[in-house]
Amino acid sequence: MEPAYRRIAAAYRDKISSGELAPGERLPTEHEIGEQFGVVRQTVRTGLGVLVTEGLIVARRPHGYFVREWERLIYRPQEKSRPMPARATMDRFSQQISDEGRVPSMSIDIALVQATPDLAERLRVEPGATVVIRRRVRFINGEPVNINDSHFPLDLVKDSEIVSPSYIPRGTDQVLADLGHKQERAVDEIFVRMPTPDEIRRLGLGPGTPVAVHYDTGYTADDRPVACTVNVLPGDRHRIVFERRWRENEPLS
Amino acid sequence: MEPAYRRIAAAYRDKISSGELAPGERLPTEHEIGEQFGVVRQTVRTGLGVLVTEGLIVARRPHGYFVREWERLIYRPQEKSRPMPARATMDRFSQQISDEGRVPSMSIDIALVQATPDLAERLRVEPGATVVIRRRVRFINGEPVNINDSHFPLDLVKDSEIVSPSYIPRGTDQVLADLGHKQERAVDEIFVRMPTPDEIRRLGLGPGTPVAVHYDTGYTADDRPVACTVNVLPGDRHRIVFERRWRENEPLS
DNA sequence: TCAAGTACATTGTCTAGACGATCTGAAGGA
DNA sequence: TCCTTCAGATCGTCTAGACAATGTACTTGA
Repeated sequence: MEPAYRRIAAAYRDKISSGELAPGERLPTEHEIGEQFGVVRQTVRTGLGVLVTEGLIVARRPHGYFVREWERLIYRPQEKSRPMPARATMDRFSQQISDEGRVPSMSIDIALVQATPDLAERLRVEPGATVVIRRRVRFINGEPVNINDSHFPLDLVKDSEIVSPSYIPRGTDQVLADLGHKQERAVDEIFVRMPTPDEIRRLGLGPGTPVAVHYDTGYTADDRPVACTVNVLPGDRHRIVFERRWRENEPLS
Repeated sequence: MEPAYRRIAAAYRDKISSGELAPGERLPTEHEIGEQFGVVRQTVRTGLGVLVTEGLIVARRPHGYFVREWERLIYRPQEKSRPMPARATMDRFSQQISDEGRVPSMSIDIALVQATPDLAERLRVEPGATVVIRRRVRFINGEPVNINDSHFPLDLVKDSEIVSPSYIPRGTDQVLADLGHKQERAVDEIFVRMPTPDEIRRLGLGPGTPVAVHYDTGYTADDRPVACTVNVLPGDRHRIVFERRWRENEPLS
């Protein structure tokens, strides 16, 4: 026989997936569920805890448990490799959001840090070498939606406006291009994992919310990596989209 | 003061991220940790439970808790839009795996199902319309690594080999092309979420493992969707990679 | 020697109950 | 009327202990 806590989890998972419990709707209290299934409160908690870590429900003390709602922003990595409009006053993300009638905002801070192994490999610097990190958190209507940490080798950007913690309307790619490091090619890598406590704090994530981590490494024409941006996208707030066309004539690698 | 269970979680999270506890290494028993922190076993369990749902450790009864190891396969959606080699005897995935000296295998089953709303929208059929689903689970060395469920509108493929539950070396894209539905363009969408119990079962997932869900919708030259493949990629086993080049002359949409 | 059985360590499930933390809404007072 | 206070509901944390389930390793018997 299946353990009681799993029967409870399965029962409410079904109610949610069948639509009997709609997003935003409230579940019975732990006490009530306990009576119904004939178990003590702790067992109910274990069962509902499963659904919390699955991201299906959230607990709001002292109101109860509620079915979670997911609203996703479209995220297009390919947009990054289009030229910016000449007279842009904000970046693509902010433009899109304000076109939708919502209020974009951003926090920026700059630091010099030692490259972690994953960054050192992508930027082709020594592990522990100093890199400039430009940390941004994007908000919509005051709610954090994603993290964008751009990393640059220190010697490339040390005298440019990239190291000043202010907004750069034309974008850091353009600044790099003006410095003679025009990007021609980029490699995108996407990892899926659970967030770190730091990411949970910065993004205000609830339990059961995985993240996609998008590494965007930009290369110049002579194949030198000049920037690596780490985007942390909460799973409940994003949908990553890109397009492909068939390439008939290309040789197989 | 922070609750005891979170102090325990933080302590072992630090030991793992600092490398003091290496992947595969064993943690002390619940009993030992309880003595060290001066709490009962249940509290230790709550703390270690946090790390389990974060995907950092796994419990193996009756051996104890172990630091989890992540080994990721490279997944390239863009490879899908390259022509297959003429004399291919296996698909791209199997070829790659066997080139690496590992043993690929696959289970296939075919069914007629009613389109769920998300599929109906992508294939532009009525919700509830019948579609052919070609369900595959891929294995490496006998371990499941991902799910690929390809969906086709029934009237397009009803007399073809797509509805037979056998291996098609040239690939279903080629079968569709031979039927006069050659794909020219595809839209990729990636979602991140926790797996369903069904996915956990089919993929043998441990707790704390999120999945990336990759929808690959293929369109013909006259912009009709003819296939939608849903790939479920466990986060601990994949790394999604694609490449971009800058497009100078394209108009902004 | 080899197979079957058994003791043991460890995690898994569950009970019963206590007190804390947080928000709502009602009662009471200015 | 409006603000303050406070009781109550609900989830959060923790204790103490019981028995089950599951591999491992040792013991026992043929």
